[in-house]
Amino acid sequence: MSETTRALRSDAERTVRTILEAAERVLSRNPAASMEQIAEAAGVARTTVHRRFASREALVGAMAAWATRQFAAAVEAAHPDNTPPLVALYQVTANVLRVKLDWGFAMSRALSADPEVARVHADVEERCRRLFHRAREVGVLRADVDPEWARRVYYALIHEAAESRDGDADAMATRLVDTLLRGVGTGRGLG
Amino acid sequence: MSETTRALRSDAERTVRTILEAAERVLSRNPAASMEQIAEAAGVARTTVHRRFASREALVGAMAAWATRQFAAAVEAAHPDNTPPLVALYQVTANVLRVKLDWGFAMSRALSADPEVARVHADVEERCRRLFHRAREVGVLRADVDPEWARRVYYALIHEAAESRDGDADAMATRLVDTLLRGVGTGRGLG
DNA sequence: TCAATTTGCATCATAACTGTTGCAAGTCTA
DNA sequence: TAGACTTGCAACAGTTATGATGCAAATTGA
Repeated sequence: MSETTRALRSDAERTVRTILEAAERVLSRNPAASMEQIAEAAGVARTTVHRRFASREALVGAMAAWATRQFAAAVEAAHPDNTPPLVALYQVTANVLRVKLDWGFAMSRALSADPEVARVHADVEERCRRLFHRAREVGVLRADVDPEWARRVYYALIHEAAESRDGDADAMATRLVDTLLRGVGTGRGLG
Repeated sequence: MSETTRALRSDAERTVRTILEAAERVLSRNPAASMEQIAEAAGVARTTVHRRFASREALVGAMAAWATRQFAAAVEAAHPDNTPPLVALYQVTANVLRVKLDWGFAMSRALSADPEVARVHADVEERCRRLFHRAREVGVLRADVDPEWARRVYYALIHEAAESRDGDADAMATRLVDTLLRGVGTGRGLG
């Protein structure tokens, strides 16, 4: 590839990124927003968006693919298979929250569409299951709680924390893991 | 009102209910479904839907209003202000889950739109806050947990439980409250 | 059976969004 | 400066959803 082509492709890729980020901003507030609104938020003409993404579906797909790559990288960076479960839980949580704060809409759309995206998500989910299994084996997680329910609760808490945007990712992760493991009760029954 | 009118109005109201229930079924699966799809699911012509509801917005508004009434009644039935906090928590949870299982979409759209609906939701939220406050005072809830975060977690768990549809409302409520109060951890640290 | 009402059907108008194309103007590199 | 490429603008076609209306048929109670 010539230097010229590379430079020009850089420009194009910058535009693509700008559009993806604008789309995330707009669609996270209103999932039914039009291409026009997305283009306006990106500071480009609607035709430019259509030149870069053949259809609305392709745009959302690209958003999902991009967010999914970040997501997988965030989980990977925490080495969830090679650190003590509790440590991994904190690291994964904080890393994922950082991504989810910026790509909430894209991540919510990541389940359908592209098979490659679905595969990565299934991979991460499986990793999560393994992590929870290890946590249970070392006694961090209760044995009398359905692992699937525990995972669902974990996902729900991550979603809720990202929505609340209360504090930075580390503070949120700390509170989230605390709540996940200890709950919000004292254990004193009726008090 | 004449007997005739009453009988005829009864018919009309039956149709309205049929449409509302069909709309819930259809829109909970696909929020972007068309009026045509809703009409088909209700077994009526699209024009009939338009005759009963001036616009799509009016239909969704009616769904929200209907679900909100059920929601408020579900909370009310548990007498959350006059029973021990832990008991009220169980009762409210089970009752709300029953409504949410049937009117998930309508309840998710209850926040915007109609001011009356918004008021009822604000009322219920305030009731929830009072309940949590009492629970904290009698030592059921930890004093070191932000009450607002606790409430958010509670809402998130209700949402997740309703999504999972794992078991009946009572079983779900039992598990939900257990998770809310004790979490899924053993409290044994790194194990 | 009569009268009121509701429904289905066909049809129409309108609006909005999507996606495409041609062309002039701009940018960046060689 | 020349060339390759990208962008904005304007205009267009096609599709789809929305909402309204007139009329015949069906229902229901009196």
